[in-house]
Amino acid sequence: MDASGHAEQPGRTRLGPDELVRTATVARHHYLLGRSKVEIAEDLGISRFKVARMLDAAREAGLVRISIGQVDGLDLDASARLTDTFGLRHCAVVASGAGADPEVLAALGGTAARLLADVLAPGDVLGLPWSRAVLAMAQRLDRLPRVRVVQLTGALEQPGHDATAVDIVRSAARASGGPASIFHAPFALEDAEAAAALRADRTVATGLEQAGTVTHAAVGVGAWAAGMSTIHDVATAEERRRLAGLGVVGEIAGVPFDADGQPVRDPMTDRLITLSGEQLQGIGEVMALAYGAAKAGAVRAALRGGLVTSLVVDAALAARLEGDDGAAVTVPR
Amino acid sequence: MDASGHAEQPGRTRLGPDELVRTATVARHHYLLGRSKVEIAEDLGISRFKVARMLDAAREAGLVRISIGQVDGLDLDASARLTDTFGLRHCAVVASGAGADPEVLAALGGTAARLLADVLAPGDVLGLPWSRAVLAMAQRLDRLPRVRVVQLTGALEQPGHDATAVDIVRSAARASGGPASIFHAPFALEDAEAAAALRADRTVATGLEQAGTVTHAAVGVGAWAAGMSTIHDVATAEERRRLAGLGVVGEIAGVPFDADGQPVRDPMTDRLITLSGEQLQGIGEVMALAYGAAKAGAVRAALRGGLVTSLVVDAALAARLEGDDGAAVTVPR
DNA sequence: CACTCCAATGCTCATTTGAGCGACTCAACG
DNA sequence: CGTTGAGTCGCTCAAATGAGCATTGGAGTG
Repeated sequence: MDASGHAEQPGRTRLGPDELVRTATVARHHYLLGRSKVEIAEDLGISRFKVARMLDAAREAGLVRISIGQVDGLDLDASARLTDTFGLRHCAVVASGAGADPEVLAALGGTAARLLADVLAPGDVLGLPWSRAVLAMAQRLDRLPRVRVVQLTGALEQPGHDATAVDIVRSAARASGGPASIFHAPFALEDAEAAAALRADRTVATGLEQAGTVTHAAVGVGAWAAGMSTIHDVATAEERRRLAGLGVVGEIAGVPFDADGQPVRDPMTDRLITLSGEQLQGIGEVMALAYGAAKAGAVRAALRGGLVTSLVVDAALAARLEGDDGAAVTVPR
Repeated sequence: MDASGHAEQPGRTRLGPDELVRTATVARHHYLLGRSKVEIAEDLGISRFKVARMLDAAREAGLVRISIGQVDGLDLDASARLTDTFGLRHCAVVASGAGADPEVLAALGGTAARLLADVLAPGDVLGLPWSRAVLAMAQRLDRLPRVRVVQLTGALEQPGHDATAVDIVRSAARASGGPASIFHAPFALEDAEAAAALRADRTVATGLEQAGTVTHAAVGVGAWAAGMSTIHDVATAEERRRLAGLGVVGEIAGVPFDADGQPVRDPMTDRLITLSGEQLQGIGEVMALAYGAAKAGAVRAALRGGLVTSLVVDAALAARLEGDDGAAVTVPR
């Protein structure tokens, strides 16, 4: 079309100031004062068709600007666009202004907490893994419908975090008033044998089985890069390379997946205590929490594979998700 | 009620993030993508009534923001509001950003020139007095419909201005291609006798008579204060006081008027060579050019008395005109 | 348990609006 | 002088929309 700015439309005369103001007056009456076109037409002694055409012209000329605003730190326009683009069930984009990481994380957590409260209904089963973002959410959970809360992963000892998956599940259960399914085990063990032995423990085994009953989960998304994933960071150099070689771009609750969002099988996962890829895929509603443009690739892959159905992201990540080839990707319902 | 930030409506539940985003999605589809409510309803599997109610809620919650923008340095929204408030025939508000006086004057002149070109039709008779703002306009007149141009006032010797009413009329006539009615005489004389003698001169007399045939005029508006009016500044201290005492708040083309916009008769006007108050009132379409909030009083008075029918003002003056008791004032058609 | 209240939902009917079409104006051109 | 073509205007008819009303579904209450 036209490169905006000054280029004129072919066959369209540039409006003089008077016509411009008349058009603006009509636009004002219609859009701002909510009067009907018929009414305006009678006022001005012109036909309603003329009014309609003036309004069309006003919109074409960019004279009327309509925008979807921000409320409660949510960028609703971006949320709506992401919802459409990726066919999401729920979505919230937090308006990460000039905030530093911890602030963004806090805002993300708060928003996710409110969204979760909206989305859950009594009787649902909520699954929660260890994840920094999920922890941030759990800390801000206020009241939740009565649901059973299921621990999806083992506990990870992390410098700077004294909370574990168990604490996350407990806060959620407290907010909900429902029962909690909890087990005590580390997220990652030294080798597959130790992990297998632990999985054989009845508490752990029944705890992990519960993952199959989960209807809703809130999870973090890790990108397969240093500092972008708890799991990547506990992997050995060898494992990092090997998984990357298998096409792994990210992980959710310790389940690594490739660019198509398909879970990737690798011996490394054998030494993790967490739900299986199949179990993850079986959860009806998975709400992914993530922030930072760098995670766009991992998030998009997870969306493509249908691993996640809803998003809570910051504005930077949202922009990157929309920016690249987003439009081409749509997840099946 | 609740005291948190934005008061809630009684009986209206605060929306959670999910509902907020759903609403935003609907708003986006309707307002930004222009889809019909029926269409959206079918998409989402809800009734069209639900969609309509969501859209209402979105607007009430301030989630959808509609604004009338700026184009070509015109504040169209303000122009439209002034048009409504004062029942103007034409109006343009120039968006005086952070500009200094000369820049505002230049922008005002340019806008007035374009507006005049819009408003005039072949066969009209255009009257122009001396005025700084009218000069600024005349200098920017490009092409005008073919009209006769009539000089309304004598010429004023002013420091810093080598152009006079004659020059103004000549530029306009050149832009129009029409004939010019010109006479050579000073705007102000020492005393009434000298002025009377001059008015007796046939050239001057016939020149002034032409004012009666004028259909359209562009004029400046002076406020009755130091530096706010060419005429005030050539008045003697005695005259200034006396006219102020008579209630004069401003002048147009040397015709002083009171707060009701009624021309005020005073011996001072006898020593001016300009059109009469009756002649001014007889002009069908008078476009007033003015800028600066300080002139609001004079402009409003002129509007109230029907001395002017159209405005070209800067944003500051527009805001002041709207701000005060503007809403109460409406000029008869 | 019956009852009321309240909000949410979907319906009907009248009005408003959009799409497309023919009539008109004006100006360039054969 | 008629023709042609572009642009504008107002009309018709069908679709979209708004206002008001009845129904539904709970939550709270006696």
